[in-house]
Amino acid sequence: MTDHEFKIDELMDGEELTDKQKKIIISAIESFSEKGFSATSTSEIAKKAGVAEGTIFRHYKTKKDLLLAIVAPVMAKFVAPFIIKDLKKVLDQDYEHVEDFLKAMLENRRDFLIKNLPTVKILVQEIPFHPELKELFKEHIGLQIYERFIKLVEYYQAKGQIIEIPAYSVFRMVFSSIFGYLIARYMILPEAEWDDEAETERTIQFIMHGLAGPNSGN
Amino acid sequence: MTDHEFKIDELMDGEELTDKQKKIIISAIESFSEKGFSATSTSEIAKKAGVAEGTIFRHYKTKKDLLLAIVAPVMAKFVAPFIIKDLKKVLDQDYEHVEDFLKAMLENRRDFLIKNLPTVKILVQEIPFHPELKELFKEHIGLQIYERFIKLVEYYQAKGQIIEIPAYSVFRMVFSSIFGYLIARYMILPEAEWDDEAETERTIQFIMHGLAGPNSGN
Amino acid sequence: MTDHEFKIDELMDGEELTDKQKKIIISAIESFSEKGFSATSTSEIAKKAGVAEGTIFRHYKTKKDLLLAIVAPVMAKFVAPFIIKDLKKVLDQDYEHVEDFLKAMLENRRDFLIKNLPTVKILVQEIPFHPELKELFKEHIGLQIYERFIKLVEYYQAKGQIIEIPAYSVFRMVFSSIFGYLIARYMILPEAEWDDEAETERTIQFIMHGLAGPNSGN
Amino acid sequence: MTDHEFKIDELMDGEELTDKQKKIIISAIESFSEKGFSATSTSEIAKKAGVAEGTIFRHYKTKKDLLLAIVAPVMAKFVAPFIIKDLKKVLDQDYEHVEDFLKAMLENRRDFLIKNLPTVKILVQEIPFHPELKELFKEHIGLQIYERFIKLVEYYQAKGQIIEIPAYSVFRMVFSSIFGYLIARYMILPEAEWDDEAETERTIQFIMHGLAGPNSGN
DNA sequence: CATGAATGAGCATTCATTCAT
DNA sequence: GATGAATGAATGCTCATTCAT
Repeated sequence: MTDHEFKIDELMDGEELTDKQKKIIISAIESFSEKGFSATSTSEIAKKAGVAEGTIFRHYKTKKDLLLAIVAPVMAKFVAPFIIKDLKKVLDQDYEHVEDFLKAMLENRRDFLIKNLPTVKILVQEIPFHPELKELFKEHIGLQIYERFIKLVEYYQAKGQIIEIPAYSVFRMVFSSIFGYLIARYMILPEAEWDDEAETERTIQFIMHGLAGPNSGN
Repeated sequence: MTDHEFKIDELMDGEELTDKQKKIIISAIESFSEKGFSATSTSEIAKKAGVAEGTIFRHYKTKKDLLLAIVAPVMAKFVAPFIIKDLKKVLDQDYEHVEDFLKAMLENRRDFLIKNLPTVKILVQEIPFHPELKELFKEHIGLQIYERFIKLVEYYQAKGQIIEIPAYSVFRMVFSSIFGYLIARYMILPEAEWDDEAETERTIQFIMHGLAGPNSGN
Repeated sequence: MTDHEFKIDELMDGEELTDKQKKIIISAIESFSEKGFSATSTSEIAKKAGVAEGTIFRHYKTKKDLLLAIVAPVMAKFVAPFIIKDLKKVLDQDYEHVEDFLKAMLENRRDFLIKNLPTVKILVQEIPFHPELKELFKEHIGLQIYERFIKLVEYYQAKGQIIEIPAYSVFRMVFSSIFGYLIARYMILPEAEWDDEAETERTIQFIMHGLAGPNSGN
Repeated sequence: MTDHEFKIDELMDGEELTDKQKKIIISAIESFSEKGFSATSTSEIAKKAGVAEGTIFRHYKTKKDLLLAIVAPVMAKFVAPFIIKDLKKVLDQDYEHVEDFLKAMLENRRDFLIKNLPTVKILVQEIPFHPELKELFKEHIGLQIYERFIKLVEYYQAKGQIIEIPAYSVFRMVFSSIFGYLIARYMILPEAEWDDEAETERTIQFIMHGLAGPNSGN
């Protein structure tokens, strides 16, 4: 529990959260990710959080507001580093090879995902059913990340490191591979034994060769 | 609506379905895939299907039974071709190169997915919340497909067409790429303009080079 | 089951019962007596009887009709012997002492009760909730038995064997004692060990002395 | 209605009952005793009580819980006086003759029964169908009363006031007679004219002579 | 800020009954 | 005579939300 709390504060850095509010968020995350948003009742959350039912609605006007309060900051935090640090680093030649960039990105975002696994699970699950979420997602990932990523791809294509195919295809393939790994690793078979270092390396290599095209041997 | 009916019969070939039963299934698929299983009420399904609410429960003891009745056959049908046709073809040298096999697989299953998109969407959405579904999935995909696929990978590895990494990594990468494509294409951005032929080709090439390793140029 | 059937025929001697009808009656008696009339569903009876739900309603227009069809004949049969045989015997001096009459009555009706225990249980349970049943009961027991019994009491009072108190008080006491015994014996503690002969004798003696009044020692 | 409320508080002295809760209990008692537990719907109770249906379930998790909340305290209250007062009085020679004890007991408990008639009716009706009720009954009546009563019987047998038959037979006969009277008086024919004093006296005399045996004349 | 009683609409499910076959 | 699919009202119960305290 104490383990969670710091994450909460870290994530919701804007507002001041009362003790009860934190407990509500933690309980909601747990229940939403285990049973899904609409299969979770507010009374269940209240019970788990040890607060009265009314308390939830004092802080979040509706159940959906609670969902958004949980899921929105995770999106913001997820994209933040892309915007600020990484892109700059690439353009500053910090990552001469795609490979270095990919490795950095994968490792960086993996830590974030692991820390916020249940919340991300909720996000992924609920996006299809809530237009507001879709909108938020498009804003954050769609624009912030996609546009920047496209530029990077073109940058590396110019350097001859990436095959000449549409940048959006590259985007899709890279994300499929990375998220395919992370989903398999942390959502589908989290209980299996994984050699994370080797798998990460293989995934990067797969993407690298896949993107290098026929002349990847050189 | 008539458009749907043939699919229903095709999918549930075992049982005899009454007219009302078919309508129930069609309505349930529509609602489940649009709003999610637990956000869909049986009364809503009944209304959409034009039947009395009691009629649903005459045929499906519980709402969950209805879900299973929809989702189970789709899994069975999905794996069927892998088991019978494709594997045989490969071993009979019908597909000399991995590429041919991949292309065949992707095209073959894509048709199925397109036809059963809403049902597959339901399956994907609900699997995390229903142990019975997880079990079914493991049985069908986990065993039927995984085991066969692993053999194929080893076969092509022996022929030197695939890099020497664990077969399960290959499995993961191939499926990530393929499903990443299909999900992006049909679930995330179905309304965008897609050059399917080109995208398919690129995806295959991406996988091919990714798996061929550094010597893919030869 | 064959064990039941003869009882059924015996009880419903008026009508011809089809095979299915018998099964319905047997199943209904079982369920009604175990769970009560309104806690028993017609579908449950149908399932237990191995017939279709509709079949019940072909023979009995409503669920209540089924109840009456079960319970009415048991009342008729219960009072029958009083009317015909016993009263005559008493008046013909077959039972010189109240004691003999009581013993005969208790034994005679006990056999009937044991045979029809579940049905009697249903009757006792449901009487308070169904005016029709109350009416039937008044007709049969209230008139047929009560009136005859009163005459007997007066007869024995004239002979000095019974204390001079209102005959209806005698009626109540005798029936309380007898049914108190039968209810304790067969409904409240059927699984206890009972020395039936001794208990019957004690009950009779209790009634005898109770009714004889202070001069019972003579 | 105000007439009821004091009884409610008196009966459920343990808990604090909200106003609505009292109304629910009162309505439930009325309906349960009139139509039986399973023929009474919660919506009916709610309507009669003038509360929302949900309110019932806030206070009583299930309909059965409501039944138990009504019926359990009546059992506890019913046996209480036996345990504390009467037994002590008898052993303290307050009742030198069985007759005095019987009279005291009958009068004392009759008042209670009259006050709680509908609740007792519910108890009697529902006991056969609810194992939990049976258990409660055994605990309270079976142990608390039976054991104490047996001791009293043996005490009076030693004094020669009661015939030498098994104490449990005495128990059964006494209770049959008393409850036979009360049931006839208040449940079967409540609308008839009763000379309560005379009937009570006759019943006591009946029991007295019945238990005194052949030498009751002395 | 927090409570928890109260709500009434809505839920999945069951019900007795009907009727075409 | 028997079936069982179909019904729609009713059931016990849960829901998100409100509000007086």
